[in-house]
Amino acid sequence: MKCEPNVYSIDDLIKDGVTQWEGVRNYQARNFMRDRMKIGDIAFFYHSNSKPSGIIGLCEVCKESYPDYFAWDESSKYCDPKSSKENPRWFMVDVKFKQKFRSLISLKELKEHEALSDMMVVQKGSRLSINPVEKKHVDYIMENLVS
DNA sequence: GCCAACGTTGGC
DNA sequence: GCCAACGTTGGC
Repeated sequence: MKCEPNVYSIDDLIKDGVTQWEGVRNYQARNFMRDRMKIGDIAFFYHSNSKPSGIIGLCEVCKESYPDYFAWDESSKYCDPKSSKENPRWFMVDVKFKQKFRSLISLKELKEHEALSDMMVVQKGSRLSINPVEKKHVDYIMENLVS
């Protein structure tokens, strides 16, 4: 799960304990959240558009998808008039803090490992803010890259 | 701040 | 349904 740390960082999540993952406005990312994220699932927390960008820790899904009501809020920057209460277009999950790594695993570092070369987030032009991670990649990262 | 790579919109 | 124009993301 990607987020710009100047918008919402892992330290904010530590402070809050639990947060709503609102504002995803991409259909593919929405589908991953809505259809595949289940309670108890662990996700990498990724700092994007950052110096450097990379995986900073872990969070856990604690509420499965429900309508992102910020889309109905005219005062929200995430407002989308095409989404309605009757027919919600956007969904979000809640996550809770799990772990912060002692040091960030940068995108550059992820790209240096052959074992991770087919991981979605290292692909050229990959912009999805929510994307699934294969078990083999999780295992490799947890075993070799987390300090 | 630049810009490549995407995604979306809307005219036709 | 095509595709040009535009908007956004996010690495660098």
